[in-house]
Amino acid sequence: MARRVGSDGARTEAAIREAALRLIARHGYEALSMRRLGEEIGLGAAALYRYFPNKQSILFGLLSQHMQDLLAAWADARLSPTRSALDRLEAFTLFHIRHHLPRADGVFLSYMELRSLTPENFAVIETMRRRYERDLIAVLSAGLAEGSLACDDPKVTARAIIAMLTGITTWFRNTGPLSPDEIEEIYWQMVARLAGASLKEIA
Amino acid sequence: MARRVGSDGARTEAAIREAALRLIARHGYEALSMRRLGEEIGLGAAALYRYFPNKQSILFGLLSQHMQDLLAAWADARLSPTRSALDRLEAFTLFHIRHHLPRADGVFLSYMELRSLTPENFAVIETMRRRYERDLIAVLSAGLAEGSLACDDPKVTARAIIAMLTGITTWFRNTGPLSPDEIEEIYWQMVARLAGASLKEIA
Amino acid sequence: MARRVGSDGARTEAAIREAALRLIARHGYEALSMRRLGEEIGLGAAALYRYFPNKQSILFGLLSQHMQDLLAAWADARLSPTRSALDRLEAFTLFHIRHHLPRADGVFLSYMELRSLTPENFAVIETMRRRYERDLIAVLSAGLAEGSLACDDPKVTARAIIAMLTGITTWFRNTGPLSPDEIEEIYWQMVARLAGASLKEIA
Amino acid sequence: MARRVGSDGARTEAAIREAALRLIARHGYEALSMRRLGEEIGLGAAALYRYFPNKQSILFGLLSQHMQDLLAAWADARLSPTRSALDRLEAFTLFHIRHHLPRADGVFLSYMELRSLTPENFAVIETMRRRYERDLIAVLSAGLAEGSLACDDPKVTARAIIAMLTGITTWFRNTGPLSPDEIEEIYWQMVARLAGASLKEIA
DNA sequence: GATGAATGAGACTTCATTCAT
DNA sequence: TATGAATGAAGTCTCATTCAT
Repeated sequence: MARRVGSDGARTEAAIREAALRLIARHGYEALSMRRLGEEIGLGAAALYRYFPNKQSILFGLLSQHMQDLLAAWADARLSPTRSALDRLEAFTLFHIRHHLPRADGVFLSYMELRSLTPENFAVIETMRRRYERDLIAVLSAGLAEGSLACDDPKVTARAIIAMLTGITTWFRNTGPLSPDEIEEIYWQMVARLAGASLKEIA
Repeated sequence: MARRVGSDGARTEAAIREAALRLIARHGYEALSMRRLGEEIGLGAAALYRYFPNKQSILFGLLSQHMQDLLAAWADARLSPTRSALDRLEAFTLFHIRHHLPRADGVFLSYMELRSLTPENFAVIETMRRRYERDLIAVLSAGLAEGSLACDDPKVTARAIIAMLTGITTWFRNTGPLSPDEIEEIYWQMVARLAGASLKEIA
Repeated sequence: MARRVGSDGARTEAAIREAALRLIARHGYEALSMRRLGEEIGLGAAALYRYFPNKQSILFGLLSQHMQDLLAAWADARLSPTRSALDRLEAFTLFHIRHHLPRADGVFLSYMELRSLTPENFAVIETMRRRYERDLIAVLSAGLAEGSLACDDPKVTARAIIAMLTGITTWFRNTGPLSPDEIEEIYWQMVARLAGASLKEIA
Repeated sequence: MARRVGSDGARTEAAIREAALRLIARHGYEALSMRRLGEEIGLGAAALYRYFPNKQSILFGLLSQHMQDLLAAWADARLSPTRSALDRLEAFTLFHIRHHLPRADGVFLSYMELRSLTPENFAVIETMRRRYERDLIAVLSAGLAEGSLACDDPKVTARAIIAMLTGITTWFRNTGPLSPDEIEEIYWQMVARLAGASLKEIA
């Protein structure tokens, strides 16, 4: 009926987030009940409301965290615009795979549960997603200008690349036949060709 | 109370399917209530049970129909194995785009609502999906054998291509700047390069 | 799980209203649960929602019904403005008592549960209540003009009279020592004196 | 975590009472949550339990305090039974108005929230209320015996007077057109007439 | 003296589904 | 063929209350 010995707010909140991410990825936002979520971490459903004002805010918290992490990590990893477009495209490709592979649940949420957001929350997340996409478009445009890439429409190409790379998380398993390194290599080759990189330059 | 003049079972069932496809694509399977679905076509919720034994069967009906249509259309459109791998890859690419573009709702369901299926129903749909994928893998393998294509792993490449092509439906709008024909052209170029088609051959 | 033999919507709705009136009068709106209300008439709580979209609408339905009945009955019972103010005051007094005595629960709700209404619903009911009060004020004013009454402020006097008369329902019991007729007689004497009716005229 | 400098038990308890009186009058006992009450005075809900064992006891404390204040003040204000009934009736009337006008919230609670009391607590309050009423009945009876008053049934008349006087608090506002003094004057005239005071005697 | 964490009960409400009509 | 009445389970969320700190 009251606080349990040794219980701690910060730890509990982290546990909620972690369990919610896992369960929503597995069964979907609508299919997740607060009761079930509480159970998962040994709590009554009511206790969740000390940490999140409602169910929607859990989802939004997860998605906005995911996008913030992505943007922050990418800000660290991206190459300076003074570098060649090909190098920058490679950096993007490898970063995207490496960042997303261990975050399959978050990626899944980011694609599948956008529609479960309220319109306001959706707008916030969508803006973040666009910012990331814009960076890739810029790289492709630079490559076209330089003549080092030969693709058609940078916007369309960017979407094709992101769809292709993000799709990896739907089938990748740590126990599968391909290691992350191998996947990075294979996909970088595909991206490079797809974007029309001059063959000699890649080698 | 009684049958309304001119009401017709087959037409009603089609109306249910059509409304369900639209509503589930918009709001998700869990978020769709039978009451709402009935309303949409001017029926009480109870009437739906004349056509489908339960809600799950509506979803399964939609998804299995979608896959059957896909497989049947592809059976018609695919080229004989005696044709060149490049021709067959082009046929696949153009077919995939042309078939999916006007079926955005169905595509969406096929990706988003798999998890809402019961395990048995899921297995059925998954098998169909695999069959389609296998055909693309075969084409890529043939191209490698012929030497007309130069990609790494046909299985991985096939998934990358399908993810890339299917992603189109998430942003394509009839009112957008690109026509279906232009999209087909752009994507075929990308697929060809990605799969390592010898450049002179494409032209 | 489904309709019971011989069940009937109109009868059920009436039963809900009647039970709600009784229970809210007894225990208050907030203290009444939908489960309890359903139980009272042998229904699950969910069934109530076929008849009322939510709990608030039950209360509002009760209160607005009560006021409508009051206004309609009073429209029937009031005397023409051509009659003497004293006669009209007597008519009001007797009407008010006679109308309210068998409606103790409704009267109680009308006073106690106004605050449980949403602001919009409150405004609707308040307007009705004012209309009724205005009629009494008009009678008192006419009496002052005629010289047949001698009270101070018609508005204040009207409120005093209504408070006094309405208070009857808080203690009146059918099994008590006073009959409705006796109560009417006693209160009419008090009202007449309070309003300063010339003594000879009452006799 | 620890006592804040200058916090003081007695002052805190008074603050709780004061806030509870205001909030319950505004929104009702059932609608008041302990969390909200704590917030109102800058305390966590749990802290309230240092001062009151439970929510019911807060309400009971308020109501019994209200009645005790009333009875004590009336004991001070009432005239000796040796004085004339008319004087004593006037004293009661003026006292009742003067005492209740600045205590609108308490009056409101006393009428509206009786039903929120447990049966035992209700009995306690009801007894106090009766004691007060009995005094007025005695005055009216004395007036009848003296011949200075001419009303019918002292018990009924007493209730009518109390209902009428108490009703003032439902509409009185300090900012309204009538001052407390004017209200006392108007109501005393009405009470005197209602009770059948010989006209020359009032003047 | 007061808080922060948690609970269990129970609130309103919606849902898929059933069955008499 | 379809509806209208009803159900039981479950959903999100709030509440008074408790107890370690």
